[in-house]
Amino acid sequence: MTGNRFAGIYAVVARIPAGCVATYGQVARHAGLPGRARLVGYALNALPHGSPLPWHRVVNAQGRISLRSDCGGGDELQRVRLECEGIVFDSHGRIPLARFQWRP
DNA sequence: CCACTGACGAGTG
DNA sequence: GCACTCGCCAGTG
Repeated sequence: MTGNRFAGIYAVVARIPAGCVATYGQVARHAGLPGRARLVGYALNALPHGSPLPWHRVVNAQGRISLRSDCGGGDELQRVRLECEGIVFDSHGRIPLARFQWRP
């Protein structure tokens, strides 16, 4: 299945447990796409609103929420959803990956 | 077909 | 910690 690259990405994202976060590179690696972190971002960006995937659990390697091209306040929504699952942000607005990063 | 852009990562200074 | 560069792939004009 060379054409369906996003399927692996979606599968991994759906696999992230609540209360944990994963980085784009991490998701890409587990999806069989090492180094293709951009593809993960693109795949999530292509997700429709109301998708069953916990896209809010995916953050960048710095533990920060990446802004999307489309929604203003989209980062706020992500932060609220994460805090709802028990994720906490530090004074710098970042997530302590050492504590909340998903480790399979 | 070519150029630019985009939810990124890692390395360098 | 910040700014810049390169690599990587897909979508759009």
